[in-house]
Amino acid sequence: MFEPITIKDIAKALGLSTSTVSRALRGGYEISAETKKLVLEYAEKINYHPNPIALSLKERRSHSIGVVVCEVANNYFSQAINGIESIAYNRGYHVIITQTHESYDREVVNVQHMASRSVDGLLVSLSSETQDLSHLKYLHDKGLPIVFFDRVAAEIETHKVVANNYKGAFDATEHLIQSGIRKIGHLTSSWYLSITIERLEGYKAALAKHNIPFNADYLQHCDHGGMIQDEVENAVKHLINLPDKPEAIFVAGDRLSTGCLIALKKLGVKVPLDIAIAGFTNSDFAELFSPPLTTVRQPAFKIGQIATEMLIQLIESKYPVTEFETKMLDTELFIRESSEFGVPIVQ
Amino acid sequence: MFEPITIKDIAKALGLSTSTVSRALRGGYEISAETKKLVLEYAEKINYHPNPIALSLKERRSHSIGVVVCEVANNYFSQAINGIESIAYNRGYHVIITQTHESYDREVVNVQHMASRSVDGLLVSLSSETQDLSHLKYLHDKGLPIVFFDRVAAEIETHKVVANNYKGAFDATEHLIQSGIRKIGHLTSSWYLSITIERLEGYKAALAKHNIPFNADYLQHCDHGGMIQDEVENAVKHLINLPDKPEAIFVAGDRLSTGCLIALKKLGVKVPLDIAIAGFTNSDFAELFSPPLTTVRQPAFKIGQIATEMLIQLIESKYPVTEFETKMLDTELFIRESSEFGVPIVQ
DNA sequence: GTGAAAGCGCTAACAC
DNA sequence: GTGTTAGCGCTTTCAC
Repeated sequence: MFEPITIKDIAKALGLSTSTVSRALRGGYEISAETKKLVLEYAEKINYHPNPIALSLKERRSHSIGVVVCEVANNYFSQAINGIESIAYNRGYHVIITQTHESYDREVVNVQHMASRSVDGLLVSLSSETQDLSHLKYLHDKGLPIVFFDRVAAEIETHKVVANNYKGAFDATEHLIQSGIRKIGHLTSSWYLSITIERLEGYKAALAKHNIPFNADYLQHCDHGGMIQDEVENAVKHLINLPDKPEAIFVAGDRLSTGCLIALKKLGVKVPLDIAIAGFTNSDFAELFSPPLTTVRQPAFKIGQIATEMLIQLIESKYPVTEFETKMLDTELFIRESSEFGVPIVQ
Repeated sequence: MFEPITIKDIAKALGLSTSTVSRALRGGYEISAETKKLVLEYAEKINYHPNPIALSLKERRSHSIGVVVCEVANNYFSQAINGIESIAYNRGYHVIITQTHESYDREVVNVQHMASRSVDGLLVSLSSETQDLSHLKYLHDKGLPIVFFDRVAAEIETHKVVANNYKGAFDATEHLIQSGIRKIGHLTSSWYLSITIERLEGYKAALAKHNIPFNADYLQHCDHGGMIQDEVENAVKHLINLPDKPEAIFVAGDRLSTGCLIALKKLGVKVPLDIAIAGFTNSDFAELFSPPLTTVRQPAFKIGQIATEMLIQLIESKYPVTEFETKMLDTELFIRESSEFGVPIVQ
């Protein structure tokens, strides 16, 4: 279909060999200034661009980095992706985004496809289904640079970038407690995800600090991280139908928070009159909600940036890196009306 | 870094030539059933996967399709992308997503990069800055299959998939009129985008039908399609500060709609008490807003699916396609409280 | 039915 | 300073 210009065309036109042209183009010091100029000008004139596929085949690298997230239709991840691109773009890397839709199988396929396409490194946030890490471990052991962000893998030793989930959850829960609420439900994702564990601990710690016993009935897991609205709705129903029903729910995920509000609205439960809500979300619209939603917001853009910087550093390191680091960034608590239990909303 | 298994390894291990192995793997009919079985089983056993880069270099195609959108952090586009992936994945294509952030330069870079990476085709929604189409025209003339969706290019003849923007805008505007409002502002994107033009025409047609003269003061363009909140805020300010200020605003874009609500909230203007709002958006949260937002919703997922089917059909067509089609899908109007001018909101 | 060899676009070791 | 050649992994003539 295309007849792109190759180094051969230049060589032929200028009566040179392909290697001379190649060297001239990449500024090899052995080439005379004259020839160099000739080649460069001609290449410019006919708008020559090297074929990156040929380069990848030769160099076994592609100047691109692969990203694995569950969904781009998620405020946290779309913001993180923007952070990733802002760095990658300036450093000459292209970004390939793939979605797992919270499916382990999809994650494996995506990771393998990107590896076989010679991505230079991977930025990974695990799917909510992922427990077996061998697909990543294998590549990592072979030397493929991987940086985890958000949902990280404990058993793979590499750089990781996360929000301070423990503190974010602690702050939100304590805020609810300080508003006079003692019965606080917790709606969260699959039990084995790093973020789930950390946020649960923060929640428990806040309860403990204020001498509130942890009530296992108040803990609800949605294994699909809010992707399946029915799952969320059932979890919410369970909570509000408890004999000793909670006065607030602390929600531990972006999709879960919005899903929870939609479920409550559908069930006719008024927020925060009947139940108060505070949740993790990076939605820009939390303040537009009815009622405006109390949120824990993560520095998603920054997390994306830092993870990308770390990855590029790994990629470009001349020596195998053995010292790894886990960067933790603070979340921010935005207190809005949704957490004021018992108060009706009037605009 | 990697030492992936190649066809050579199999050949060596089995005492065959690489060409025999290659033929056996792709089921060449000249190969004896015996050899074929031998090769296939061994390949399976050592987990052989052909190197897609080598294939791309040879075949000049990559089994991947490139997507150009302004932003993934946009409900419409993230849903469209899910539609795209749902088809591409099943047909054996991988999807490469790029964002323009509404920048023409970024669009050119992204398109060229994907072309040089031998994407088999392109799914394009133009950036709000794009007026010059030569970067796409060039590739299209060379035979690269391109399908436009959402923001389409009039001057490039190919398949296109769009929502019925005219009717969507007409319906929303007429709904406002039928609610008793005659002074309706219109907040929209750059004047040259296809969606802007179509939605403006729908808006004007509804006014005309009800004998309301078009007032140029009521028309506000945000050239960055809602990406820059200040731009939105200024446009909103302009409208509410008019001596004969509108009683409603019909907003013609996803980011614009939410941006407009945020601006009004910041300016202390109550919706719909002081001003009614109806807008294009694919947000799943429109019903959670305060007040719940009257929206025109596009079948984004379906649009993504159809565009992808059309593109794959172009890619796989044996003969050059000369008959092109523009598919138009209906929007849906969701009437909620935000369009009830003069009514205060009580939850 | 199978193997040898060329070639996709490029780079680099090795001539001269 | 420049040309020749081999090779990245694969497919595909062309021989036999």
